[in-house]
Amino acid sequence: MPVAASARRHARTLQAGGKRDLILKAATKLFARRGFFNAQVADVAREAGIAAGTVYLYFKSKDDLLISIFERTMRQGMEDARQALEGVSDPITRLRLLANLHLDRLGQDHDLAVVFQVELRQSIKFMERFTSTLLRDYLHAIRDAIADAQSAGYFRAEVSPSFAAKTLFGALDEMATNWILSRRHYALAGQADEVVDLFVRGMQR
Amino acid sequence: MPVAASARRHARTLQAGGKRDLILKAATKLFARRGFFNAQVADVAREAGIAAGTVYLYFKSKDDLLISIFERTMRQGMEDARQALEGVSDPITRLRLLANLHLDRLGQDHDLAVVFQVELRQSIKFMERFTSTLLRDYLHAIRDAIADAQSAGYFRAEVSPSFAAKTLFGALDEMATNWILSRRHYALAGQADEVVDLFVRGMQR
Amino acid sequence: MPVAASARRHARTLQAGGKRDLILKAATKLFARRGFFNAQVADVAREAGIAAGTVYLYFKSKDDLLISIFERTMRQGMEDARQALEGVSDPITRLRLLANLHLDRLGQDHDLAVVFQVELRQSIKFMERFTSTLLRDYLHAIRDAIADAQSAGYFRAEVSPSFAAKTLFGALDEMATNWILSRRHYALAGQADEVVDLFVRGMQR
Amino acid sequence: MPVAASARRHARTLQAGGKRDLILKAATKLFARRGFFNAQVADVAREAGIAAGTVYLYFKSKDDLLISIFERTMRQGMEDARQALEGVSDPITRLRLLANLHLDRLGQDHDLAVVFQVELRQSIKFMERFTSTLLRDYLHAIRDAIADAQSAGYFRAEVSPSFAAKTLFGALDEMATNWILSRRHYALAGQADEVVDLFVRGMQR
DNA sequence: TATGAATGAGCCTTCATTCAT
DNA sequence: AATGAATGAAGGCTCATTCAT
Repeated sequence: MPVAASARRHARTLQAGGKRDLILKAATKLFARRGFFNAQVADVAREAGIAAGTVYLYFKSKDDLLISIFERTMRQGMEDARQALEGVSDPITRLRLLANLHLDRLGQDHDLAVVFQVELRQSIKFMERFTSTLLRDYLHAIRDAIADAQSAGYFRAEVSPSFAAKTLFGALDEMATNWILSRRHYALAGQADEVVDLFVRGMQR
Repeated sequence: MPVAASARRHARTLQAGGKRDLILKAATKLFARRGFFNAQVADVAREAGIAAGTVYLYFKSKDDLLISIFERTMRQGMEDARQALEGVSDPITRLRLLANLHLDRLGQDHDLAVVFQVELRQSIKFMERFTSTLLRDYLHAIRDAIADAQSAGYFRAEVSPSFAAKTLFGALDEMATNWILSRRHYALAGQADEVVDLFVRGMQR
Repeated sequence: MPVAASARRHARTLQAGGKRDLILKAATKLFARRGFFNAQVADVAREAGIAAGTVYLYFKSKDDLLISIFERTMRQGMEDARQALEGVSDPITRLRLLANLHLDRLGQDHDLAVVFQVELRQSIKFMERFTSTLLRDYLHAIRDAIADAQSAGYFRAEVSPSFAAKTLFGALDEMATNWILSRRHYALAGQADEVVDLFVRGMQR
Repeated sequence: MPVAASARRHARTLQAGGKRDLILKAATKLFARRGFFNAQVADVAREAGIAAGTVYLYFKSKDDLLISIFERTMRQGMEDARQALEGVSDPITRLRLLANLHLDRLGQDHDLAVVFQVELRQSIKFMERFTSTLLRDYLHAIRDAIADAQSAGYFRAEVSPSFAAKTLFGALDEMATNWILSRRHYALAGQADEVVDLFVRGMQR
């Protein structure tokens, strides 16, 4: 019954999109605070104020919850990025924007940050999914900006743009991980420019 | 089962008191290939050629296996680093050595690298342990070299050494993670110098 | 497995919310016949016609099963006693009623008797729970009747009522234990009056 | 090799009887304090100051430890009783002596009392062994004294001696159980006469 | 859609016992 | 006789998922 199923899913998306989000928010909170393996589906349901079985009306499995958190955030993040970058042609400004958006998003939701920096890296299985999507879209955006900066003569051309992109991403990622593990309270987003500055200097001719 | 028995005796004879190491090696392999949660203690025992219960003569729990892999590697790594850095006074050379040792160690044992880059980051619980030791010792070594380079006038003084250290570590860490997730075969250690080069350029006056 | 399914539904329909009781009955049977330590939770579940996990929806642990058998029986026994004694003022008649109810209850359910006379006395832990409830309520009832009989001049006053109560309880308890260990078939309750007779004679002035 | 085995056992009994007792004493202590099922053979060995495997040179199994505690105590108890009763012809004095010896023995060794009153009653299996020996020898001694008292015209003849014996034993047994569960410190043996007094009064013509 | 009681496979850990030394 | 490291069977409990209502 693909037709019925598709119709159902459509209706669900429209009408009950709110409940899907509700569950995802609850899952984010619990995965962050207890860890993916220790958080039980029943807990997520309770946190969302629904019955355990209801989770399975919206998600295929517990894994699907984690994947959905990731995908929703990524989709939204890429959308934001596309908008923010629209009309910005200077490659270094683009890098700066990307870095700021990245840390800003995580810095605004601690639970989400924990899920991204810790829980999603549970297993090679998730890691690979994580990597093949995050890096394919987000890293490509960074890489392209770097390549542009090289073409424009701002950056040294002898460094591989893809290698450089990983370097930048790694530094930003480390900032995020440090932030969630730190007991001090500071704005994560504030470090985006610092990291980019250091990176740009390293890349300049 | 004379074969198993003979194998067992052989292992025993060779490894002497090294049954702990034998188990740890088996655990590293299985945790890397199946994931910590999916690898069963019984599998680890089988891989090590011993009975399941024997694991518990050497380790308190399954968690303890993971923690022990981490601690043994860290202890050894720090020792190696101390030796390698002995008598090396140039701070940039020190950075280069640290980065090379780091990627070299992981690049030589794929299973170990997977455990370090993926499995150990399962949960905040392990992450914190990981961080409070790895970063306290290893990052401090990086930070000190950076501070020395600043004092010596090689590096700009306005960048916080601790921030810069995180940047460098993040970039190296990302290289390691990319390496284990990559299907291509290349020498991880080969990237250490590239990363350091980029970093040094970024830090120079 | 339509048969199992149908049986399950049947049990459910009949017992209504009485699944707890169903499990308790199964546990009583198995604990009695195999002993608490040798009876497995899975066996209890199978006997009750439910899945192993279901037991844990109703009871915290295997220990909790044993404790619950005890508590349910005690609660019911005390209730029965209260009703039976209502309006009975003669202290010796009260003693006779208590003794008869005690042995009658056990004599009617061999499995329950085994659990009470044998399995519940497994360990100091259970014994203390057993004692602090059984003796505090049941023994007190006996003691009070004895004290009344002393006040009324039926019984010698120089014997401590609490000591006398233990004596009587001990004799009844021994009858119960002998009964469950005996291979002969006889009515346990029939010994209540004999024991009380002997006791009353011993206490009379 | 029954001959060799027998020779070995003989030597063992003579020379190493001390070690057997040592183990039995350790077992009594641990069974009493932790319960038979929670006490581990390794603990018993440690308490006795020997290696775990050594226990099995003296006892067939863990069960055998418990049974041996029982049998050693019973054998000794019956021997003591035989000596004490030698030349005592008055049946009521005999009862008094038996009761005193019984409570005295338990009252002198709290751990032993716990094993007898609690641990030995773990399961029907032990209970039956317990009963078929303790009751066959000890209860018979009581029963015979009672029958003598009846023949001599001290006791009413219409009460079955065997029933009466159980009554007396039950009362004494309850005193012992109460004593081990009590937090107060009092001499258990002191209650023997009180119990016998009450019993004798109940039996008198 | 929603419920939540029920399922049952799965796994860590314990510990009595053995046996090479 | 003694050791104690090794064994491996066994079982309590959890929890993702299903399904009758």
